Amino acid sequence: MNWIDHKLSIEIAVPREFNFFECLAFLNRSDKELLHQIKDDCLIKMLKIDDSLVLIKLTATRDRIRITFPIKTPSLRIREQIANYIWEWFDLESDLTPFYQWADQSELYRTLTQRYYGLRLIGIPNLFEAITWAIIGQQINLTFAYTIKARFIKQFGENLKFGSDCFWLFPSYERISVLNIADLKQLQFTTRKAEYVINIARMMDKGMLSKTALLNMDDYDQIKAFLLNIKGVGAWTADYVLMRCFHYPQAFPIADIGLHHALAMFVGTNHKMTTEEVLKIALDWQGYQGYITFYLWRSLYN
DNA sequence: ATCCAGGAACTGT
DNA sequence: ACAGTTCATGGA
Repeated sequence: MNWIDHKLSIEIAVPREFNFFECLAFLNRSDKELLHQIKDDCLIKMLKIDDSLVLIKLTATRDRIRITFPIKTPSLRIREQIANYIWEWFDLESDLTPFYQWADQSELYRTLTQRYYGLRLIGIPNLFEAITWAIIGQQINLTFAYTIKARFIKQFGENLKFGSDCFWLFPSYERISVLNIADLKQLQFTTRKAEYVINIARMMDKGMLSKTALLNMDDYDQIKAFLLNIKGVGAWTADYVLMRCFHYPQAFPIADIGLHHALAMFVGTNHKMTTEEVLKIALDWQGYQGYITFYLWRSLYN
């Protein structure tokens, strides 16, 4: 991580293959999003670090991301954690050069990487948020998923009001672990999804599931096997989490219906894709599955 | 109205 | 292992 501390602000040096505004375009895909705010080419988000709430404001300079603090400048220790958070959130550790070189060999893939040049695989660093968001999104359309997510956050998340704006945190697993199924059903979770999410919150509360422990496994297949043992987590969800929370380049939610639609448009077929067809097309995506999936998702929001 | 949506568990074979 | 069924509800 390459960051510069200016005390009242911090800056992060970004790779050449980075475009802040492409990332903003993805983050701006739903107007129901409560976890960040975008206006005038800047991104505002609240974080909770070391038990304190911090509001951060991100803007782009020529080759850096500048982070300022609209409410209160945090300590150096927290500023460093914020820099780490941004580094992870925007997947700045990944080197996109080989991916782009690979794409350049094909006219088809080149159009995709040129159209969204500099888009990074935006992460969901919070493990509970990543799993819960995946479960909410199972088998319902994204618009409805965002509606449920917004209700969930407003009901159980912390907020901070600043001027006319209100900033929200995703609910903590501690808070969700003490809920009843009925508490989530009233937000229109299905009974099963309510069970899954509360169960996962309880697992995390008891220390049976943690990002740290999974990071220590340090292996895609091991983490996936562990996630698959959790009720409510199937192959799609496991790969979704491995992609958005753990940044494994080979993570590939193969059954994703959005991916199928995007891919059908991309290759120009007019029938619904089967998983077998997707697998066949994806044979030469080795190591870039996550990024190609993400870029194809991006192509759905225009 | 009807089909479908960023699936997963369960059941029967 | 694999295919078919059930869950469940808003969006378009």
